[in-house]
Amino acid sequence: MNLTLEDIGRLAGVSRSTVSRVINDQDSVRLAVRERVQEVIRLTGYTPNAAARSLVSGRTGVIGLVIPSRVHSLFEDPYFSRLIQGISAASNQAGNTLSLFLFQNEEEEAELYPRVITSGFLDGLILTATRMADPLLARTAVGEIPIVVVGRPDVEGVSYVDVDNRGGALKAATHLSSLGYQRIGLLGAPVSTTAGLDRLNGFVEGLAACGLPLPPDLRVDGDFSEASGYVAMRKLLAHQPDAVFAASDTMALGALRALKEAGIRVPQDMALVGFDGLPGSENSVPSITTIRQPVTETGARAVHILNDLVTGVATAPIVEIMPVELVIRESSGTSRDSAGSDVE
Amino acid sequence: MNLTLEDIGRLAGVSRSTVSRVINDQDSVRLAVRERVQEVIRLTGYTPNAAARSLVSGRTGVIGLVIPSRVHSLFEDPYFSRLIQGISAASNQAGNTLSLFLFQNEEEEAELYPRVITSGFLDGLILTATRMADPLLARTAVGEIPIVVVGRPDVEGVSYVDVDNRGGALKAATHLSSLGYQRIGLLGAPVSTTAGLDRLNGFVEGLAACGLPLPPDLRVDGDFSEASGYVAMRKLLAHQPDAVFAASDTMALGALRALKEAGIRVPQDMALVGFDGLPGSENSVPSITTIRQPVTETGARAVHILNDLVTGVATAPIVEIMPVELVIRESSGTSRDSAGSDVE
DNA sequence: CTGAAAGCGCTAACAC
DNA sequence: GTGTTAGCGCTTTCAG
Repeated sequence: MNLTLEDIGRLAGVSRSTVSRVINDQDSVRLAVRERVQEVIRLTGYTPNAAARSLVSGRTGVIGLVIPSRVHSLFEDPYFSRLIQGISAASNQAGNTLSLFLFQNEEEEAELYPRVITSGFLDGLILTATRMADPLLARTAVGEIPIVVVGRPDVEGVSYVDVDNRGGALKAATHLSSLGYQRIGLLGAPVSTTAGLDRLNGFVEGLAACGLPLPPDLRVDGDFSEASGYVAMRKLLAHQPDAVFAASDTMALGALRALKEAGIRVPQDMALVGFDGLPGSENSVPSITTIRQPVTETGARAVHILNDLVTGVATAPIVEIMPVELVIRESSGTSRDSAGSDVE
Repeated sequence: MNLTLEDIGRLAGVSRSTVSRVINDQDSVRLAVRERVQEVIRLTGYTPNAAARSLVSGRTGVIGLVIPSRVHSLFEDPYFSRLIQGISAASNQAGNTLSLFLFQNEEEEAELYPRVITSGFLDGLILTATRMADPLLARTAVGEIPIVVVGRPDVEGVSYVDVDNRGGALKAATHLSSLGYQRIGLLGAPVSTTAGLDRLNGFVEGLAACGLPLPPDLRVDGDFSEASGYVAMRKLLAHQPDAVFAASDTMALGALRALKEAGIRVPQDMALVGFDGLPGSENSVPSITTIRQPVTETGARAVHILNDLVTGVATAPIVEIMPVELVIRESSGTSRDSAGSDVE
């Protein structure tokens, strides 16, 4: 339709201002007039021109979702999949349009990012999977448009939403300790990520609170992948832990595979706790105890915070830590003392 | 930056028209002037305002990617993951911005879609995973903006890019037949999808060309999922096929699991061919022979066709069928005659 | 080759 | 309550 406000106004016998008022839900329009205008709009299928609208309002209703180059392999990761869905759903509901920026490589990142951030095309930006010393975050300091990071960034003064990685890992440690396990190992996530770092620290803290150490040989780090969990678990086995906390469910799945191969029964011979609570961890045999994080809600919070920033309701930086939850399943379903007997 | 063309012009000592010409790469600007302007633009970091630009040009450079509600579970499907990456990469390269429309449910679809299509915010639309009698496609008939469908739609007059499902399934059939197999079963995809239908028809056609039938009891349909492949394979086993073509690699993986459980060796006791060629099929044990489809390229073609439609270079409907390729791996790595001996 | 001027469709004072 | 008017920042004739 190439209809304009003027056209609708003519059809309804009013001026374009009145039509504009009706469209923007302003109260100062007589009911009869309002209804007449709405009827014309309905009949014609008129939709306001987005460009003209944002030219004058300075807002587009579009928010950008940036996924940096290095995460492409992670794109089919259920975590990202759900995060994107959460962001998309919240964005739809808030009346925003979502633009996706999947940078293929650093050059593309460097070339596109500045334009994206200054063209006025976006009201704000959600940044995911930032790394330590992320160049995107650095460039952002210029402060063009509001930005919300998902996950804790390693710089100050940035709004972000994160899950309680520290608290979750702490829960995992005390849970295993409370079951009577003594040699509790860690299958860590990369400490080059803040999530990995926070989970490590929380875990150590939790152990310490129970009077337990984390000997260096009881910690092997992976990279979130199933394969890395498998490899790390095999290394860990040499040092005979009686329980293991894997910093992601995917790694826990890899660990489980290694344990099966080694003929070690879970949970009878070794307890296992993962992190994330994504689908998959509950369907394994045995099902895996995990720290469930609210991925979809995290995405939604990011959208809402961003909108608050955009509308000026809030002023940066805003930080929100989403709670996590210990979900006890078969892989730690029994206390150390009763280990050896089957789980019902 | 709140700089405008006027500002840049003043700084460079020219009018805003000249600056506009420089930005839009029009030749009619003296070299010296052009360079002076470019220098100012570089120094100030000026970026043209997208809204103003598209208000006058009628174009936004934004293309939409629509993924209907029912596919959410499929979002972490490697197929979609790669398709989106292909579309995103091509879109970045073509200077487009990609907007993602993930509809959560039919209502959202019905509410948002008309607005999306008429707000002038999008230059064009790529539609994925359309179903038979898709309401989106129906609404599209109004013909607001150019649309390209990925996958064969079930209506006429729509531009689309598809892979050669028919030809691929045909190759699978003749491949298995050439190896000497006689009772070749089908683990089909839903015939409520054009891909499932085309793969079925191609397969039957291929068998027929080799003088083989497809008895009804040698065909069980799944829904693309691993679990459905597992279930369907178990049903199929009762009728003792000596080879099976699964209409997707994921289903082939499920079938493989069922075969392992049943103690049936692949390829010694039964040959298996999948479809898609996505990562995962090559890492299974045994690795699975498959029909590889060029997912990334398919996405890229969709973007290019859409841009041709948008710029008027082409006029709808444009149809393009991407070639597929038989990739022979372990699961069919031997001829029927030598079956029973190990594959080297 | 370059500048002046006229809008693109909309919102938001400002009148009436 | 409603209409009039003046731009938002840009592209594009049209002059010169």
